Amino acid sequence: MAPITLNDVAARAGVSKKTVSRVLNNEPAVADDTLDRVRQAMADLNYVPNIFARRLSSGKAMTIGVIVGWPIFSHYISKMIESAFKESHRRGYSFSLFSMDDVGADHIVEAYRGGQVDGFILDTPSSMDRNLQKSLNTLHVPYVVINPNGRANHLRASHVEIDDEEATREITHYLIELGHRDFGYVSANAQIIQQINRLKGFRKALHEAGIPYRKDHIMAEARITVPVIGFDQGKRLLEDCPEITAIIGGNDDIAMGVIRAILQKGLRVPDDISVVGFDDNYYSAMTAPPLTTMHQPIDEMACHAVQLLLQRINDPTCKPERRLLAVELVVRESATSPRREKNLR
Amino acid sequence: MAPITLNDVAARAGVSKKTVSRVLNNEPAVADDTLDRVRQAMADLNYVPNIFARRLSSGKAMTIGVIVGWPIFSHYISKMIESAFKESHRRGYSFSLFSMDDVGADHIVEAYRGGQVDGFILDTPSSMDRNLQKSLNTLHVPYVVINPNGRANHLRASHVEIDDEEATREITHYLIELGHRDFGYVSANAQIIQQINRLKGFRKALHEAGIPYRKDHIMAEARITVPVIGFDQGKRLLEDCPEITAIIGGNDDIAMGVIRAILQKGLRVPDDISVVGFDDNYYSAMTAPPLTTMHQPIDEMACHAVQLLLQRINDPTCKPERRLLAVELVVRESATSPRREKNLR
DNA sequence: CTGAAAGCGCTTACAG
DNA sequence: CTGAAAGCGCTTACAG
Repeated sequence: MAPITLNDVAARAGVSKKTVSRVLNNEPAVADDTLDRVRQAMADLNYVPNIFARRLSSGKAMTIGVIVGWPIFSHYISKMIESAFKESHRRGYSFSLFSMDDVGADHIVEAYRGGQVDGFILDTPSSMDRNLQKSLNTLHVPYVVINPNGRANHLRASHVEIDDEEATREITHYLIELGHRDFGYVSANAQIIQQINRLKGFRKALHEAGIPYRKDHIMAEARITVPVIGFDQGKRLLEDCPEITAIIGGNDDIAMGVIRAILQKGLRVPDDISVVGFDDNYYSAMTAPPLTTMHQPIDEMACHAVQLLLQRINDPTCKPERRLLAVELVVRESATSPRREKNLR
Repeated sequence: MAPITLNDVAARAGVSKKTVSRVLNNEPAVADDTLDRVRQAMADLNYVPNIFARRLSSGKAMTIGVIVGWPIFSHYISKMIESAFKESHRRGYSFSLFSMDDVGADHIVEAYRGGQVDGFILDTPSSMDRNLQKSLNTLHVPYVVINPNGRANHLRASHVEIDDEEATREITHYLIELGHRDFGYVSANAQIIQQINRLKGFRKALHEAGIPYRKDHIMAEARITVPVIGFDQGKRLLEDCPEITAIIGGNDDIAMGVIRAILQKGLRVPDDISVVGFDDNYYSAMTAPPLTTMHQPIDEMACHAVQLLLQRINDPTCKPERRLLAVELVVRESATSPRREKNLR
């Protein structure tokens, strides 16, 4: 069954290929009755244009690449994917996934040079890759960065971000207001820029309140983020630092593991120890107890990223833009005031 | 900067286009020194083949389509995506995501007819769509089904599945052995075939143990699955049926919500009420308490699906195959024996 | 408002 | 082992 081509449509409608192409692309200069005839022919023949032919001849991939870290099934990443996927489709673009764990900077740049994609959206950790950064800039590849690691590295790119430092300063401040003075902190992957900035915000809040920063209360390793890291590090914190009344997790997954560690030790959350997270993910309202956390609008961020990228693809001269989105403290049940008699436990 | 083409490589290596094409495609009949020269020329020029040109001229999309339900950030789906993504790349294929919520059966069939994909992997709910099913079969589109809703609907397709009914029979049996007699059941989306089969397995186990099936203890609505459904339905169950000592969730997300409902009512898990889930997801070891559940190997299932699909794409005459994968009961801490004095609570 | 020609960068089918 | 020709199904650039 040979596929129906634009030629077949042209023949049936009694017009040239170019005219069919015009109606396909919604170009204005077509007479109404011609338009009708072509549309009728398309419908009769059940015509579907060949996407590869279009892309080859037009030189446009009509595809954006999204470079993600693993595991994609972490809530943060899969939510970003969903949002970017939907937004790009809404705007007539396809969507292609890349993982630097799988393929490396070279392969990604090749995807662009081979015409597979028109541009990229980077998030950490890909935005931190020096090689990728360099190649992208050298080749003038359009791209936008979500949560950039230092604007200087991505001068030509647009940015979408939240203020991680300020956000964590705020949630720490919230705990301080509640009366906490002895904090533990469990970072997610400590190489990631967001995590570094969040830790900074924590220190800042401490500093502002005149509370000494204790390095031995900070757990910050460079490991892939999964809830069990929060569990392991939380356990260590509880053993090493019994005076702690509140623990801040670098994200919700970590916080969930920390809660597990506390509960397993026979202590209660928040009665004995308060815990807060960051992100406000799919499960955060359903943890036991429900998590007090900082909402990061990752879905909106991905939407903005797609829009900014398309802007740059369609007008390479347009100026890079920076969009800073607001976060929001979501108070649930995992944090409360510390008990008076700390040492009861 | 015009892209380097196969023509440029041929010119520099002093051979014909066809020969360059041969080395590109690893065809055997090339002399060693020719091979070297061509490779050298490719390297010198930093040549990247144009993927659309290849696909247009070869007539192969080298792409598989994966049709998923929303939300993709549910653990089950995002894990399937990750696994299918990796496996298809490993085999030299691209990977394209489709969502029937977004686009409908027509669009999906068009993607095939337009040459964008060589075949599809369906999971529920897409495998339940009659229109899609019919079109796929009429056009002889290669596809494979994960967890099919009745084999008869997909006679030409290969299948990858687990035995949901038997698995839930087993986990119910486990609870019965523990001493439970009064069960509650909260289904996830009750239209999904897996959920229907799980409920069947539950009834079967009850029947085998001579325990009456009580319809009023079953919560099974047709709604999208999110943890908060488990919470809402769990609450109703607790109010309406105080004699219940164990609740089975249609999946882990639901179970998580059920636990939340129990805890919020001031009861304990598992001391007052046992809860079990299904899937064994990313967070199940970190819930409070950690969830006893049935492990579904969705990552392996996706791998098998890719393999079976590629088999069919490359040899349309090959027979449909059925692969049944094993599940495994994962005993953690959310289920235990019921207390003697039920009404103490 | 419409069309004829050339071309996008590859592969196919055939020949030698 | 290698190549010349034709073609995949569109769009571009130009002309009228």
